[in-house]
Amino acid sequence: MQQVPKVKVLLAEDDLSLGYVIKDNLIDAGYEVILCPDGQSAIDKFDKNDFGICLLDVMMPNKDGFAVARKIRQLSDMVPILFLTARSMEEDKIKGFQSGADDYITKPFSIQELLMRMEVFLRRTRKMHSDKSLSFTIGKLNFSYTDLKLKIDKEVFNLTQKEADLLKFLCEHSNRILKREEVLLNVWGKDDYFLGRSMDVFITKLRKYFKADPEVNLETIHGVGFRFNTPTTG
Amino acid sequence: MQQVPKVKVLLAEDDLSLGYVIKDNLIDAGYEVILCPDGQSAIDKFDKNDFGICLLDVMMPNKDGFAVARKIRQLSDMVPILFLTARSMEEDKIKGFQSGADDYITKPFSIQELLMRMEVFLRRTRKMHSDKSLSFTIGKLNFSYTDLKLKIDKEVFNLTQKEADLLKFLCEHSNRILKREEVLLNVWGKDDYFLGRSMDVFITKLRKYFKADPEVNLETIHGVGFRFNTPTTG
DNA sequence: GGGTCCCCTTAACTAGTACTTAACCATTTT
DNA sequence: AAAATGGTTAAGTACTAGTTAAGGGGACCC
Repeated sequence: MQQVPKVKVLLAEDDLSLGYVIKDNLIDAGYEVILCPDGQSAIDKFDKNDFGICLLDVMMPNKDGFAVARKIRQLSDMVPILFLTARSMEEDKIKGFQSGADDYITKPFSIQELLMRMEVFLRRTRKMHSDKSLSFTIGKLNFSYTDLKLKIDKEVFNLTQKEADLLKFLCEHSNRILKREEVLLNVWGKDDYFLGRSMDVFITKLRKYFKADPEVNLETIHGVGFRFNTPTTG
Repeated sequence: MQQVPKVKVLLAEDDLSLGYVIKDNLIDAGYEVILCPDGQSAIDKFDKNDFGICLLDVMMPNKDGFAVARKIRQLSDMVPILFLTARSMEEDKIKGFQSGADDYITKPFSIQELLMRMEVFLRRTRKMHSDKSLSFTIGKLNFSYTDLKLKIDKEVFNLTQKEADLLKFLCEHSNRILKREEVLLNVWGKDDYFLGRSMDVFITKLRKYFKADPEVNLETIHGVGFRFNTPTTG
């Protein structure tokens, strides 16, 4: 149906009968939906590398929609947030809470209208999302290119830009043989003897990080290049 | 819909497919856009309306961007003018045409970049889009952008406008890596070596304020930029 | 009109970092 | 065994950023 992975929607709505209606309709429309019955649980579920859009009811027990939005904004300023508000709410109050790309939709709304609003947001952020918040899961390791962080079991390595560039390239081409020349041209932009030796130094550094997960290893193909072996399940 | 009147943009661009793309994106971003396919019609449209900003393609049939700019300058010396130029153009030639608040942006540019540049300009002339009273809580610190005040435990620092602009930007994008270039484009409007050093001076100043709260810190990501680390719990 | 103040930019010096180069050793290939 | 390739560590170097102070332009005031 969709070659692209489904967009994940964080839906926070305390009226569960309404929540399920929205959820089912969004699933029908090809989204993946996580429904939370209150504000706090929405915050707990949130993960910036995971969700494409957040739909937050404004009036909820245990942290209202605005509080949740502020929290989410601290964690990601990219993800679009759409408020679901009751008609009774004054516009000023809502406006005041808007920041950046946020919008709101007044209950009762049609699913069509909701889907349209969501599309507008997603169209706007899809490009950025696809190249701005890159993260990879490599075995037990989690690598966020945008944060320059490589995590394993709570241990965090702060990478330099070059290390991250190299690792990103390896991740994007894992489990196949990469010629030295290929890596150099793509990551350094040119290929000469000294940069080749420089690359070897970086390879050593990356291997130190990978020690933590024996399933992940950077194999040398003598005279040719490397192969970044990673578990392929999942 | 919006209580604040929308900012009107005069967009002169002879490549209509590009013109429509820009127009649609600007409308999405909340602007009102008048698109003109050549220089003369841009001049005709100009005096009839009160525009907040002009975006002029340099190379156009029937009066080029510079000619249009001269004409507009006769009618108003306040309105910001932003040129859209082809990469091939020599910088000197463009610089020569700059006057006062004018700037230029080189094609191809991202809509993000265009919006950022426009924002910087508009902020300079009119007092912000609609932030009546922007304030942030950062750990133990309390920052009121509108009052230019940073408070901690009864101690108050009076910030300058630039300090506040920078801090506001950092607050709005905390806990993620911000490239130097990104900060410069957003806060200063352009990115060159000296402004970069100027930014470093401001960074030093802000860090002095943050000394009061160890939970808040402005981390350097060497060779990349900064990350404004603020507590996210609570 | 000149002086003063304020704030931003530029300069200058210092400190620190990341990448390259070198050196030496290990492994593989011929 | 000799030669080539790659692993590893350390030294070297260019660059980046921190910091403080000196310039310099604009606003305000007398």
